[in-house]
Amino acid sequence: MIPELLDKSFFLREDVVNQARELLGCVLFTTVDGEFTSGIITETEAYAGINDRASHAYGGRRTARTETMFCAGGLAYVYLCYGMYHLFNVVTGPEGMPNAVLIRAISPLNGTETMMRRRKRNILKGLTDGPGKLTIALGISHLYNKVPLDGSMIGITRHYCPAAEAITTTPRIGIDYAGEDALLPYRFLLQL
DNA sequence: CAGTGGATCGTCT
DNA sequence: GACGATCCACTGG
Repeated sequence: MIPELLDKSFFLREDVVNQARELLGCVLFTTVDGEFTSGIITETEAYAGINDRASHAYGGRRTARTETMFCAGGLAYVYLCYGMYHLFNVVTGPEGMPNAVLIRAISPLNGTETMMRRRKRNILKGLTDGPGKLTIALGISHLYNKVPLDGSMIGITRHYCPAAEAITTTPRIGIDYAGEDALLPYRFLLQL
């Protein structure tokens, strides 16, 4: 059966934590300069809008950068982290509700040669197991910010539904500044 | 292995 | 002017 592209009905939902969990096992793909690359999503984090101290949109902060998060779900939110890495998020929720899911890791599927070239690595191990690594491998840059996840440049397809036992839940990474919200169980890992 | 520090720049104060 | 939703090389055990 042909993989089914996730559509508006998924992205517009308001339960971002469940959406983060459900993205595990889906396939994220890009086509850049005719080169198709993809991987199975194995790690995600939910960022829950204006009430989440870890979110860029905490307190309803609406700036040129966070504007993307306030858009209706179904597009990419890409921003520069630590001055050198582009991080990729899936915007979810209806317009005005700035929820997003950070994709933190994928397992290489298609276009591994291309991904290794972009990463300047010649082994699969460690190729896409970090939020900054996978964007390099998939060719995702700032140009992907606000781009629809409709499969033309970038898209997400259902691949398989993981067993509950294959999923681990933990607090999020690198958000110590978020106070009590740093303890929320909003990070999901999939054991393939 | 664990721990450490450098790279690097857009964004917001 | 300070600070990241990070990665990697390098150190020492």
